[in-house]
Amino acid sequence: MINIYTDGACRGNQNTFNMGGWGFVLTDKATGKARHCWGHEANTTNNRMEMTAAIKALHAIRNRSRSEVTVYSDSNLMVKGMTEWLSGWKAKGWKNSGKKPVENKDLWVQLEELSALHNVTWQHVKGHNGNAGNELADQLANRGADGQQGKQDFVGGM
Amino acid sequence: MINIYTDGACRGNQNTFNMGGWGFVLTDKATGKARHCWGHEANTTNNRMEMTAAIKALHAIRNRSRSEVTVYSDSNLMVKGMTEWLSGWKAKGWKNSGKKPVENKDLWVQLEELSALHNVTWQHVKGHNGNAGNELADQLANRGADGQQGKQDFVGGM
RNA sequence: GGACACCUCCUAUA
DNA sequence: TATAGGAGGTGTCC
Repeated sequence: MINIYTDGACRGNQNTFNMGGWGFVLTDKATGKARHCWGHEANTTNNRMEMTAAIKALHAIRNRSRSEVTVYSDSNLMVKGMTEWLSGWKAKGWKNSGKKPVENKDLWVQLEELSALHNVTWQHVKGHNGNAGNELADQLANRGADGQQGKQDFVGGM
Repeated sequence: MINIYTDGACRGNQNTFNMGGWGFVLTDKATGKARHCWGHEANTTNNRMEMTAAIKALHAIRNRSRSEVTVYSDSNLMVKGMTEWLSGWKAKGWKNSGKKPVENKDLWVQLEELSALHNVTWQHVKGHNGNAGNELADQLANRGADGQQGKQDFVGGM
């Protein structure tokens, strides 16, 4: 049983330079160990940061044997995307309900590939609801958005 | 040289009560003056409001001597209608390509009559693309749709 | 099938 | 207030 809390943040807006941050908290019930990572990226969007957080977390366990994984995120977009919309997008050539191209296809594809390696449950949580894991992931993401040097290049297994 | 930006809005849908708004911005290069007007109408459609916005604007200059006028709209329907389809509709007894009656004939007729008084150029602009004139017309139309009292009864020349 | 609009709703971010 | 993203839908034309 692996629990992952993810969060993304993004400072600034539109055409002006902005800075995004992502963070995740990963706890392994079996080993009792936890680890947290964060990073940042320039000129991005809040939604890309939310997705990137999950990609980084899943990437961290890509070499593990197939496990029960639960990803908690306050991004309704990501949770609904992975659980309800993804199959439809692929069937319709990555077009959304308005017949326009789905945004951030590159990240959706990565999420699908990485989540296929385990039995992943996607769970939506309300942001800032006192949930300890979500609060910590939020802090990590903001640490990234603030430009603090994180473990962006984290690639190892646990 | 008169430039006109128009936009329409319509809140709600189908069988329930809805409220539409129209707005235009009219700038006269010669005098350097600008004016903006808006209004609202109940139980209408988005397309009727787009057309109404242009009708109100052209009506405002109906008594002016023949002028060069450019109407900017994000309604592909109205721009194509006035520049490409109108002559065909009249030749075919106001039937569209599907042999069904053209909708909103009353407004198309008004647009044709009013635009015949000047040398009107119809120009399509993408909505919400940072175009200042279009943005302002959008705000005026929404002001109308929100039910704010506008200059619905505007009839005067400039 | 294509195009341009117009909404209703949901979540996050600043 | 605004942007970034998604689901539904209608209004209209070709």
